[in-house]
Amino acid sequence: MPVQRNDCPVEVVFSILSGRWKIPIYRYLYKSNKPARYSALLRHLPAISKKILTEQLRELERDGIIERTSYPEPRPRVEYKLTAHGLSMIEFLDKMSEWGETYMLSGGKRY
Amino acid sequence: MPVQRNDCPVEVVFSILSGRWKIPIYRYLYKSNKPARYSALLRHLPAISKKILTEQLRELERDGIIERTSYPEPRPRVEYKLTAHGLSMIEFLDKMSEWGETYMLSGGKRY
DNA sequence: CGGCATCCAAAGTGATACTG
DNA sequence: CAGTATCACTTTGGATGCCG
Repeated sequence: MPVQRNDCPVEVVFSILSGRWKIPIYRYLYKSNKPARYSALLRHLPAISKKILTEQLRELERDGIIERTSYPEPRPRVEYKLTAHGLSMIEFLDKMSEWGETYMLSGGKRY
Repeated sequence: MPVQRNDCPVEVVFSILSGRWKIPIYRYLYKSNKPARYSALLRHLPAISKKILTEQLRELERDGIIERTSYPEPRPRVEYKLTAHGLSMIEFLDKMSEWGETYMLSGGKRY
């Protein structure tokens, strides 16, 4: 039983970001620094399928990390962007990134 | 194909800590602040099986987060503790924890 | 005590094709 | 364009039992 798996804030964060493409999606939205279209994400993440992209976007949206806006124009268009909440994750993500770089440089883990 | 999944330091960190019991194990070792026996971990994580505990410990060991010491005494004994490297993760884990708490308080995610 | 071997269930990911 | 639907595959986690 999961018991109180979600009493731990760290595990909650992990559960929000766990998913093969969550970090790549976050990175893209963060770095482009403006709303990105579904098709742009699809193009930017060459190995992802539409099904998975949609799934991961839906989850990030459900968890309040990104926001989805649909423009039902002649040419349908949907844009995604980080919410303020999502943006605020950058604080610990930066720390993680630093640690990860050091780890990798120090010969941390080889694949 | 994972392509360059591990070019991203953040993803490397996630891969190190992903696993149902990695965080609980880390927490226990961190808070007890001294080597912990296999049986103590088993007792402290009621829902884990021995197979899984061993697996996750082996992975954390392989990734340099914990250290395993075996005392082949009359009564066999094995102890695990965080390495300096493992301990240094606390920096970003603390940040994550803060973020997670705020997230939960603000009604973040309900299960 | 501290495991490992088997076997199995569930979750996650993906390829492909179809749709409003 | 931005999705769904289906089916298949891979990875992960777990139950149980045996062993030095």
